[in-house]
Amino acid sequence: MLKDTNCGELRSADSGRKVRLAGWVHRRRDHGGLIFIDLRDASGIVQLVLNPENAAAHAAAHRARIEWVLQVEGEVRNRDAATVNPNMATGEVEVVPTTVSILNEAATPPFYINEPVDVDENLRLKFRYLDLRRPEVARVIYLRHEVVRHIREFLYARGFIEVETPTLIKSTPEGARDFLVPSRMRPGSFFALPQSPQILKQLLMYGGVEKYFQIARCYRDEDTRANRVAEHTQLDLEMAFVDQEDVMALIEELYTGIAQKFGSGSLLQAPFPRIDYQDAMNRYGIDRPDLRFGLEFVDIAEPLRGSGFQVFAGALQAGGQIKAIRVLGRADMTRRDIDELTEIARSGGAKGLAYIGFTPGELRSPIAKFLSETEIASIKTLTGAEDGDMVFIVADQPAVVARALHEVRTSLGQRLGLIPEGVLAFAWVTGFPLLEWHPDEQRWDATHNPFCGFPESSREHLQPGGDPGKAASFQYDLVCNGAELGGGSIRISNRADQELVFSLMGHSPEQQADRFGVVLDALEYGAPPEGGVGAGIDRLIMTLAGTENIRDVIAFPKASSGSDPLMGSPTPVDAGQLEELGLLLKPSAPQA
RNA sequence: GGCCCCGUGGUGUAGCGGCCUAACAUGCCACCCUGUCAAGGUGGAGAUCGGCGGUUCGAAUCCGCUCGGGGUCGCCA
Repeated sequence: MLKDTNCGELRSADSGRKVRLAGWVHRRRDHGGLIFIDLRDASGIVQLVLNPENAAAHAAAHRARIEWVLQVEGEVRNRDAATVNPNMATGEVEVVPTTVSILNEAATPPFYINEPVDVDENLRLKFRYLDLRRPEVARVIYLRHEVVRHIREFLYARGFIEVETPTLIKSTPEGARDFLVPSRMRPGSFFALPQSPQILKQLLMYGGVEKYFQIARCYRDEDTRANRVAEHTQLDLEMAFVDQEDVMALIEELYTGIAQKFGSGSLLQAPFPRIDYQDAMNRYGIDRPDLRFGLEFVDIAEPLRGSGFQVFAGALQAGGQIKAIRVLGRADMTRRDIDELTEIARSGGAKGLAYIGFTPGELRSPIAKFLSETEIASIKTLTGAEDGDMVFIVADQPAVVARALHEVRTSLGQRLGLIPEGVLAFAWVTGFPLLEWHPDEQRWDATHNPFCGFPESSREHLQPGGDPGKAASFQYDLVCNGAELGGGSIRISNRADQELVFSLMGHSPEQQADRFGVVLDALEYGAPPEGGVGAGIDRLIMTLAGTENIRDVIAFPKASSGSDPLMGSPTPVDAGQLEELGLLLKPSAPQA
């Protein structure tokens, strides 16, 4: 090895040790006589001190520039009390080199490596190998490694085996758009990259593997978002002979351990609270509520049923709802805040955002004049508002109220500073309906995935004449701080039930055989009761690292535009490759 | 596909019709400097303002198109 010691690990106790270090020049302070070099390697940074008395080493240090690669042999010594740097992990010591070898010179980097300045992201991605040298970037990549390692060790210890599944699989038109890979052996046919190993892991269960997991790459050819990229990684896990509680208990133990070991803050609640889906929708308007703050919805429809205020009465007559959020002590909120919140409510689909500020004396509310004193008093009582509080109200169809008021709640949480730093608010959401009606396509669709099981008590709803929307499911979602971190279910384990669900979803027997024939056939040969989860690794790391951008937790991410500034992909390919694949490009497509 | 925002020396920003033959910080280069840790000091090099076209006596600054990037809705679990 060119080094026998890591820079970042040197401490006072190492004083007197002869060490060999190698790393990059993080910073250089050349006093002409004395030269200080901060030498950085993967472990951290340590200060070198070069004295003119050692002419060769001093000359090399004088010549060295930022990001040059050095090898140093020297002695560790304690710094004088006056020169100790308490801001550095290695600040009590420094290394006095006897030799300094320049292993490589370096061009001036296109952006700062030694300062956490916001640099144009495209430039960072283009020079990702330099970006990764930045300690704050590297930190997250190391965190990710440690978390995945923890997951593996946790599951190995509980008898899980890690099985790889193919990344060239069969395309199905369900769900997200597939990435396609043309087949050379069978021109005109395509593989798809998996959106998840769902079917394969079920087949593993049918194959007698009782405890499987995989850190699996998943692909979806859809537009990106801050927390969504074309390829992401999930902890894919499946177990045989379990019920819902078994899977949830296992995952909860795993995530509790991760939060305690790697979370920068505290777990809000453990064991994780459980929220019924309908309850979550009622109280937060979303199935992945952020439980770090309150501002729950209150249903205030009842006393307004016969109201003279048409906006309220009309909404109720049309089968809608009226819900409110009470904001403690903010009746004096600025006009600007209110306007912005109104705009947010509108973007969520609401026609407007009503409010009543319970200011002492006269109410602060453009709608108060349309409401009776009794109605206002009822709103006050139901919301628990007191003088000085503000109440926001949305009246509309349930889906609109949920969405608009959720956006308002989230914005209020942010703008009022109600979201505590470093808190991890995990929760389970259960009790999802099995199916939901898709008006556009005029058919039922699975809320989670079509293999999700259902309790016997729901069977009647799935029979002819029943209301499939009432069927319960064995689905569970893990949420944290308003993000869905994972979800899973106990699967259907017999052919008849699976066919029943597919049929309700509008798949003909032919379509079922074509798309899911393997699963249906396999279910006939003694499938065990089984279930599992798919849990997003990227989002988990985002939550732990406290970053808003999924690219921060991926070593070599694609840009938001879906391209890769580092490698320059995607690119056209040459005519010979296309020929082999039996592909012909449309004239409008750029040619290689 | 729609909407919003951004694009000025290596980097981050300022300038938003003539005072800009473009400013500031930092980085870079040279010299001085033995205790700094965002070292300090002196001097120097470095951008025609993403691209194209237009308006104007005059454009980094206004308009149109276009390219690149970011966010968001649609889409997506």
